[in-house]
Amino acid sequence: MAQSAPKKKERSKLNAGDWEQQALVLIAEQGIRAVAVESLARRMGVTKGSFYWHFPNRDALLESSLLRWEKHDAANLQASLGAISDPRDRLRSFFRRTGREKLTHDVYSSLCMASDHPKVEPLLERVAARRMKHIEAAFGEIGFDPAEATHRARLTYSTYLGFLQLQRQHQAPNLSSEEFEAYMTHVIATLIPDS
Amino acid sequence: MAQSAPKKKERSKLNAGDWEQQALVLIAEQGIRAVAVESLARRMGVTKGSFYWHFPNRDALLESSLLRWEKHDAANLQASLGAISDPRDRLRSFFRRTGREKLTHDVYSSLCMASDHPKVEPLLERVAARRMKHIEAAFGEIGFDPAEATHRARLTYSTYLGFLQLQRQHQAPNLSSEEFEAYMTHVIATLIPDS
DNA sequence: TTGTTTCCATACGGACGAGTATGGTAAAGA
DNA sequence: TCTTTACCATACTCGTCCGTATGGAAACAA
Repeated sequence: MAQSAPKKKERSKLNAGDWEQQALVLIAEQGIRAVAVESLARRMGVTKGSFYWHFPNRDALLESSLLRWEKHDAANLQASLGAISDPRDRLRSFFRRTGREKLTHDVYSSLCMASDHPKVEPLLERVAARRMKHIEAAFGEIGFDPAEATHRARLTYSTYLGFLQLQRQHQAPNLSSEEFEAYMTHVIATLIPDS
Repeated sequence: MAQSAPKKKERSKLNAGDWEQQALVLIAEQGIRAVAVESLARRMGVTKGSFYWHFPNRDALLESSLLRWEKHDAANLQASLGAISDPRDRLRSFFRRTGREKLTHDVYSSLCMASDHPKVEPLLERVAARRMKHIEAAFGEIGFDPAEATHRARLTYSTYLGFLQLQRQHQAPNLSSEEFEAYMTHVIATLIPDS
C-alpha cells in the first residue's frame, strides 16, 4: 500500500508490514498451514535470518497479520455498508460484497478452515459477531421483532458461510456466471421480504 | 460393531477395520491432521510396527477410513430419509438429523475443515451432491419448478454447512437448548413453504 | 513337534520446519 | 571518517513424523 521513505516498490530493506502482507497472501492462496518462515522468506527473496529479526517467532507473525486483516476488514465493512440507509439495500449489498476485495475475501475463506488454531478461532468469532450484528440491525429496521431478527441474521450469515464452504469444495457457481446471479436472486428473494 | 472369530471386545489381535474406526474417532475429535500413525498406535495400545503390517502407508489408512465413513453415511441418509413420503417432513427430518449419530456427524464437520487435501475434497463433493439431490427432489415434490428447486436445495444445504461452521467457532446454540429449537423453527418456516 | 502365517516391538534413517548463534554489510548519524 | 544501527546470510540444534528393516512371539497347520 503506502511506504515511508523510499516510495519504491522494489526497495532493498523489508519491514514487519511487508512480512505480514505476504503472510496474508500465502494464507489466501494455500491456507494458514502454508505459512512457514523458510518458505515465506524464499518468497520474499531473503532467508529466515531476516524474519527472526522482525519477529520473535512464527506465532507473532500470525498474530500481527491476522490483526492487520481484521482491522482492514472491519473498516471495509463500515465503508461498504455504513452509508446505505435502506436496510434492504444494505442486505443486498452484503451479499454482493462477496466478489469484491478478492484477497481479503480469500483470506477469510482460508481462515474458516482453521477454526481450530487458538489465534484464528477468536478472530472468526469477532468477525462473525460484528457482521451478524449489522445484518440483525438491518432486519430490525425492516420490521422484524428482536428474536426473529436474530434468527434471520444467523440464517443469512450461515448461507454465506455455507457458500464459502461449497466454494472451497468446488461446488459453487462462478461469481460471474448467470447461475450465480440466478442463485443470488433466489437467496435474496427468500431471505429478504419485499416491502 | 461385529467381530469375526473371538467375539470379544478386548481381543488381542487387531485388524484393518479397527484402525479405520479409531482413525475416524481421532478425526472427529481432533481433525484429520491429528491422524498420525505413532499417536494412533499409542491409542490402540500397540506400536507403529503393527500399523505398517495392516496398511502400506498413512494415506492408505485415510482412504479406507474415509470410504468406510462415506458408505456408512450414505446408508444412513437412505435409511433416515428414504422412508418418509411427505417431502416437507423429509426436509424437516433432514434438519433434525444434525443431533443424532454424533460420531458420523463430527467426522463430517472435521472433514469440512480439510477441503484442501486431495482425498477429502472429492469426498466432500460426493457427499454434498448426494444430499443436495435429496433436498432438491423434495422441493420438486412440493411444487418448485426445477431451477427453483436447485437453488432452494443449495440454499438449504448452505445453511446447514454454515451452521457447522458456526458450531466450530463456538457461535452456534447448543443442540438441546431452547434457542436452538427456536432457530430451527425459524429456519424451517423460512425455507419450507407451508402448504 | 515343527514349520508357517499373522501380528507386533524395536531400532534406525531421512525429510521438514522451528528456533538459535553468530558473523557480515550497507546506510545513517556523530 | 568512524561507529552504530538495521537488516540479512549461514550454519547449526532440536523435535516431530513418515517409512523401513528386522527380529520375536503367538496361533495354527502339517
